[in-house]
Amino acid sequence: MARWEPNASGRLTEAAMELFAERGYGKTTVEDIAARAGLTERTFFNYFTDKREVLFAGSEHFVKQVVDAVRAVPKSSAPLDTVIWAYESTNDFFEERRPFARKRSALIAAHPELQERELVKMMSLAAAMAEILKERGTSASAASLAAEAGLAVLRVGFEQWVKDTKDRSLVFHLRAARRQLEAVVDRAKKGARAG
Amino acid sequence: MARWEPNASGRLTEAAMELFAERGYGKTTVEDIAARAGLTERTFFNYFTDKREVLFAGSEHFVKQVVDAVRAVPKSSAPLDTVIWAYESTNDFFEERRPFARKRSALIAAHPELQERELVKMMSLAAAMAEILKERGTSASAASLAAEAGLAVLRVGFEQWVKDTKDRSLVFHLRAARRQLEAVVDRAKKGARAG
DNA sequence: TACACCCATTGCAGTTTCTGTCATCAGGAG
DNA sequence: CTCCTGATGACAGAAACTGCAATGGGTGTA
Repeated sequence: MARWEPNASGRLTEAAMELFAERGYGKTTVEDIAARAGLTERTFFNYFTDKREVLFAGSEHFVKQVVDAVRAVPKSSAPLDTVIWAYESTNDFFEERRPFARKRSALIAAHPELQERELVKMMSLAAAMAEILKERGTSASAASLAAEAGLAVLRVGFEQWVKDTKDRSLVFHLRAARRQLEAVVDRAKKGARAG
Repeated sequence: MARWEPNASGRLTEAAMELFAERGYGKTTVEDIAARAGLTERTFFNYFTDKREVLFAGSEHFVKQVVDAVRAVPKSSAPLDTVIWAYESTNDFFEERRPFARKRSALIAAHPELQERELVKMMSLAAAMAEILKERGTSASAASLAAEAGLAVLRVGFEQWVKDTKDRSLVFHLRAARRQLEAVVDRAKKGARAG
C-alpha cells in the first residue's frame, strides 16, 4: 500500500479550482487549498513556485507539444501558416477537455492575477514559436510578427471556442479567426493606399 | 513652504528604478525603495497598490491619450489603421523620453514579475481599443483581431525602437512592423491557396 | 530478518508583501 | 484662532514565500 495518496499535484490543482470558484482567488489561502487536498502549505510550495502556478501545471508540456508540431511542418510553409497549423494540432487535446478548459478559462477571466500569469505563458509560447521560425530561416522581425499575429488568432479563436454554445471545434474557430485577421489586414492595406 | 518634499510618487519610481538596476527587483524590498525616496513603506503602498506598479505609474494617462487619439480618427478608416494611427500619435511622447524608456524597458525585460504586469497593461490597452472599434461599428471579432494585431505591431515596433542604434523615430519602426505584418499575412494567404 | 538508504511530506522559523486602522500635524478656509 | 483636509507615518496582523532540517514508510541489499 502506498504511503501517500497518489497525484498530489493534481489534487492540489483540483482543490484550488474548486475553492477559487467558491470563494474567489483572493479569499482562498494556500493553506485552504492544501488542506482540501489533504496536504500542507509547505507541500503546496514544493509543487508550485507560486500560488498562481497551480492553474498552469501542464504548460511546459503543452508548449513542447506545439513546438514539436511546428517541427513537423514543411519549411516551405509560410511562417503564419506554420504557427497556426501548430495551434490547430492541439485540437484533439482541447476537445477532450472542453468542460475543464471552460472552468479554467472562467476562473482566469475572473481574476487579474491569473490573467497576468496566463499572458506570460502565452507570450513565452509566442517567443518559442518565433525562435523556431528563425531557426527555419525566417527573418527575426517577420518571425516575431508571425508569432504574435498567430497568438492573436489563437486568443480570439480560443475565446470563441470557449463561448461557443454549438460546441464547434477549436480548428473551426481558429480558421474563422484567421480569415478575420486576413480581412482586417487586407482592408487596412487597401485603405492606406486609397487614403 | 511645503510641508513635504514634492512629487512623492515620482521620487518612489525613481528610487525603485535605481535600486532595481543596482540589485535587481527581487533583492530590493519596498522598505529600501521608500527609504531612498525619504519615505516609509506604508507611504509607498498609499501610492501604489503593488510593488510592481511603481514602474507603471502613468499608464492610465497613457491609455487615455491613445483612446482620445482614436476618437479623432475618421470612422471611415479601417480598424487596423485606426489602431496603428493611435499608436503613432504617441510618437512625440516617447521621443522626448527615449533614455527613460530604454532604462525602463531594460528593467522590465530583466524581470519576469514586471513583464507580467506590462503584458496586462498592454492587453487592457488592446481591450480598450477593441471596445472603441465596436462602438464605431466594427464587428466584435474584427475589433478584437484588429486590436490584437495592432498590439503585435506596437510590441515589435517598440522593441525595434528601443534597440535602434540609429535612433530612428517610433513612427518609423511602427510602419516597418506594419509592413511586415502585411507581408506575413499576405504570404500566408497565398500559401494557403496554393498548398 | 536486519540494516541502510531514499524521498515525499512536514514542521518551524524567518522575511517580505500587503491591509486596516488610527494618530499626527502643516497649511488653507472661514 | 479654529476647523478641516490631506499627506504621512506608526503599529499590528494576515498571507505569501524560502531555507533548513526532521520524519518515517518503502524499497533494496546483505
